[in-house]
Amino acid sequence: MGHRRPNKVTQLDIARLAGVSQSTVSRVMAGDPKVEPELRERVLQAARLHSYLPDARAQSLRRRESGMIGLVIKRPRGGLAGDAFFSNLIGEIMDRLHDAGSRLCLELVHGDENEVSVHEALLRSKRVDGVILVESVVHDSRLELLQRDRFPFVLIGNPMRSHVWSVDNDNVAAGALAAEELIRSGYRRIAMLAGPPGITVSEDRILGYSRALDAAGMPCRIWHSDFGIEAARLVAEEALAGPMAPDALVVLDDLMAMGVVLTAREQGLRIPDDLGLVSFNDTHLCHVLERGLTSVSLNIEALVREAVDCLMAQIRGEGPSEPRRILVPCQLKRRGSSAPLPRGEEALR
Amino acid sequence: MGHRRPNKVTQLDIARLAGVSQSTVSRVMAGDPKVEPELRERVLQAARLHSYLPDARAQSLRRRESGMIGLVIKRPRGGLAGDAFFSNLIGEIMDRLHDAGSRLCLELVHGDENEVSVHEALLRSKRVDGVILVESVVHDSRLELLQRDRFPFVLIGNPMRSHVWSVDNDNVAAGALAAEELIRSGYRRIAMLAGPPGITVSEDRILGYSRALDAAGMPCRIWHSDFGIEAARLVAEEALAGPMAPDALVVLDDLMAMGVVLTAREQGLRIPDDLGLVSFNDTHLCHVLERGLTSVSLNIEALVREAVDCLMAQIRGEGPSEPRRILVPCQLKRRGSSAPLPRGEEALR
DNA sequence: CTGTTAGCGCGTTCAG
DNA sequence: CTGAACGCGCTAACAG
Repeated sequence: MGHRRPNKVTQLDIARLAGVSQSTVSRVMAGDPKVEPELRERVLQAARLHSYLPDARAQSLRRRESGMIGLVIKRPRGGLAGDAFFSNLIGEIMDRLHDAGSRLCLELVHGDENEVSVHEALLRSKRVDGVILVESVVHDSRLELLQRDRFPFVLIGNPMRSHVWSVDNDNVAAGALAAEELIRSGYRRIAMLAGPPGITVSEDRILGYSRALDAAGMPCRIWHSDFGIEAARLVAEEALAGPMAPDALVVLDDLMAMGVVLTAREQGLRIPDDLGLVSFNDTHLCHVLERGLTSVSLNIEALVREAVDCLMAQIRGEGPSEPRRILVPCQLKRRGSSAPLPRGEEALR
Repeated sequence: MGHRRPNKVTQLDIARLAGVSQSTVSRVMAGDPKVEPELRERVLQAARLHSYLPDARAQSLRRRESGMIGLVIKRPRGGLAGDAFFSNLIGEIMDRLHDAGSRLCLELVHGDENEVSVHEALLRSKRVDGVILVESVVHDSRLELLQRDRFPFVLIGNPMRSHVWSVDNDNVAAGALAAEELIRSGYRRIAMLAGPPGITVSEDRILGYSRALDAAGMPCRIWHSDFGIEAARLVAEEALAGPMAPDALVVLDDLMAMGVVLTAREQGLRIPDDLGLVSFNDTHLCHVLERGLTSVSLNIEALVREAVDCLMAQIRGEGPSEPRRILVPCQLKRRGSSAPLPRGEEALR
């Protein structure tokens, strides 16, 4: 046993074996209808016999498209870890892409360090035909680069001032939805546990939260935390201490909400009686809490469907040429963590 | 508006602009040290000016390696959804691969339907240099194909009778570890909630569980369930009904354990008093249960490190030529769900 | 040390 | 309808 590379069989080999020219093989493989049926059969048989398969690299070099699309997820190192939201997203994208006949090249970006180099490695080097970007900071330098180079891409997230194709939840509405649920349930000191400053999802939900509280004549109180269960737990420790601590929290995602749950437990706070909770993403985590965690469902399937369709249209050069921002509606899943308070004073309502 | 494809600038253009030959540009881009510094500078400048970047497809066609490795995950449709284990795995692989200078092509396989076609699309078409396979059924036809074609690959999972490179936890030991924890805690009717029949992780852990129970002179009882929280919940409903229901359960993974927790709640069973619980993967879910969920940690980082190193060695043609099975040790994370029973009879111990 | 030449495997004219 | 010839963009072998 020796040879490193297997199957060095090429189109030319098949051609010889079938007694035709290489271009005929090419035509047969491409399904060209104007090939004599007899020749076609000879070729197909030879191809099958030697289990020939076209070289994807040569193909994409020639026909100038790789049949791959890139997925770039921006998260701090280890930030993907354990977040079911991304499993969902990736799974959904894969299924959708499979139907479109493309494969996926996954890329993780941690900080600002390599965001540009990723853009280069993936796009300018023509490794992929287009890119889906997930999440963004408020001012994302990649967008300008991609735009300048006229590269097919779609952002899953809020493009802010950039005029690009994007698909997003209406996170302002979502933030308001979450806050209103708590207001309606009778909580009085409703704070928000947000993500790191500058993350658009976070900022948008903060905005929605703020508007809802303003409208109800209640004061806003906002804490920022890094992603992840542990970071949130620590910030919650601070937030939930003291006599003026909030009696309800809008939390940026389910994972962080679990951090809050841990702290609440430590401090002997019962949910929802001592602390109301609403979060986002509606992952499996929501079912795990004793009486369930109220969460805003993002409708990932629709999000992905829109994003992939939009990207594919760009790649094919179809569709309206003007970038558009597509909004996918959210939906509140009401569960026990935001149930109406059984306090005496609530009887007045 | 106008041109579809951006940046049609090639090595030849740069060569002309710098007044050198194309191969010199190639050398400079490759970092060849024996190029006159002055020329190098001219080339680099021209390249920067026109933001030139080598075409990855042409490169890999010529130097017969794509710089990409494939990750093929076999799970039923939607089975990736919400499983934090895979987020972890993927994240870890990406980081590791990044260090090795490769990118990742992700592929999901649902049933037997397309497992062969994936093999073709990825490997035979030379889209990737090698493949990491995750999970396998007891007799996996892909392994033979890959082996026959001498394709660089490593299996994360148990290869059973196949003689291939693989990295795996010692799931037999892990299963025993879990069962022994429950035995030690004083439970008497310890059953196992396993995955679908034929999945090697599941079978191995069943084996370990059985051995541990045999050794303790206790009878085995095994239920099979599909993956996911909901499927497990349903099976648990059946398993936990009746007077002879188990008082402790070894569950195949954290997500399924959560299904069990839901059922336990419905039926008014308290954990760990009425029902002991040990599962696998040690994801964030374990911290969410009131007193914590005891779980066997798989040491994903080590798993991935071994797998990637092994694959890279194969691709480079290095390393021992004989396939080896690498085992990564597991570790029990003891938490509240398997805490010793506070029953009267337990005082005897 | 540099330029010239020859392919990598395939798609696509362009004659016949 | 088919085959011969060319080139995608790049690397590698060989001269000079």
